[in-house]
Amino acid sequence: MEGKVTIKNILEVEERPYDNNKDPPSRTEERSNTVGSTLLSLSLNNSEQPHQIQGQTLTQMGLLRIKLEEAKKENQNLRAMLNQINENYAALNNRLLLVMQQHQLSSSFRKNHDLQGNRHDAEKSVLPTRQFLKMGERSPSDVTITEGFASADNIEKNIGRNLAYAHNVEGEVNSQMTSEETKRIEDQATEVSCRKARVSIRARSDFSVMGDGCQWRKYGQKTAKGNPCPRAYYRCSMGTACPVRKQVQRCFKDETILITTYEGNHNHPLPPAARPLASSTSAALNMFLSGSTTSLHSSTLSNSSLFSSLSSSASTAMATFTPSASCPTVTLDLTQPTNKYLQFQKATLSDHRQQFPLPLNGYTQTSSGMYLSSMFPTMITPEKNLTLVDVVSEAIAKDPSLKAALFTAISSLIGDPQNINNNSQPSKSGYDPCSNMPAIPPHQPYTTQSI
DNA sequence: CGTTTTTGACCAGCGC
DNA sequence: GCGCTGGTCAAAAACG
Repeated sequence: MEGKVTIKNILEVEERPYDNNKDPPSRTEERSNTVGSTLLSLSLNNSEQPHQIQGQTLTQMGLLRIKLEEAKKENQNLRAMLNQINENYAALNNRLLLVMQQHQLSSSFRKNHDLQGNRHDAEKSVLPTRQFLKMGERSPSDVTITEGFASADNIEKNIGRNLAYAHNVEGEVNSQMTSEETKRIEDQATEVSCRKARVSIRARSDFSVMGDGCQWRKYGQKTAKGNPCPRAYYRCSMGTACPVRKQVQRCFKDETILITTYEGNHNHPLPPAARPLASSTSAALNMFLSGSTTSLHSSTLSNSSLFSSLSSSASTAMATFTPSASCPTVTLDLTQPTNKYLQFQKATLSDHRQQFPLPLNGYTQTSSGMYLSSMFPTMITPEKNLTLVDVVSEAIAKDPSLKAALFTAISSLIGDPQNINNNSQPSKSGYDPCSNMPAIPPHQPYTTQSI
């Protein structure tokens, strides 16, 4: 006879007043009531001493419950630590961006100052703050005062110049400007500068989009000249009137390469998974806008900390700066085969719901069960001997930013167990709730329907 | 029914 | 001024 003990049975046993024939429930066993009536069947082969075996099982179950409780407490502590680390990281990142921005604007001012000499000194000294209004808000008199103001470049120069002036270059806020005015100028400088420059990421992917933790709404699609693959236009839908936009397009020469171009800065809080990428794009934009843009022309950046948080491959990927009169672009190329470049996982996921299972936080579960931020695409490496663990370990060791991002990823996962469940469920309306992209099968050709 | 995608039309910038 | 191109808009369609 094969006896079966379930948790339900255990609870019934424990709830009964024990008699002399049975061992009294230990303290650990008394805790077992919290488990509930989940049916956890345990097969017992020994039927001769069911009570004794039942008692041993109860003890084991109690010990397991204690361990479970301890693990829960440890998880809570770790979660709190990770949240703290994440907050510190975000705060430091924001501060870095602010400092870089101020440095850029100061450089811009000095450059203008050197070039234009004292001619603008008098002008700068009397520039009204209304000059910093957006193009649509400015008055004809402003155009006269600022000698043109016809192009966005001029707007940027003027904003930069006046922001530097507001900070009096050395950082002292001009006493004649109120803090509100200064803040407004800074906001406008950020808006204008970040609206112009772009960060482009080239990565190999069989999928039509690169999950990045943000929510995107598609607002257009065009077939660009010279590339039969259509270009899709998305805008961030996480915040109201968020200026961030992105373009997604296949490379004409190699359709396995997905080119994602980001433009702008988010004006709303970002989910943890989106922060590293957003910070990196902002940093790239700020780097471009810094006074060193000339020296970056056609140069290659490697191991740049600015890009380190883009992905673990950033330490080896090529980041190039492509200046352009209308829209300078910083390109991060993750497709080069010369290093341990990380590529989007191919073929291993047959169900598209596994490819876009990221409803809230943008984390991807790899085939090995490991969760990674979707901005750290599931990795495969050209070197056969190099395992995923090796790559990740090396990347973590090299890159503190990646470390922080992984902390964020793990923190989010622990913090919201529902995410795990959500991963296995199809999203509403067949769209990827993380990226708001259609949840298409992995190998669907890149057509106008697929993006 | 609400949300998102699709897609043709429209607009602005640029080169000739 | 004209045409081309990239980017955006907005009404209709699709989706669950």
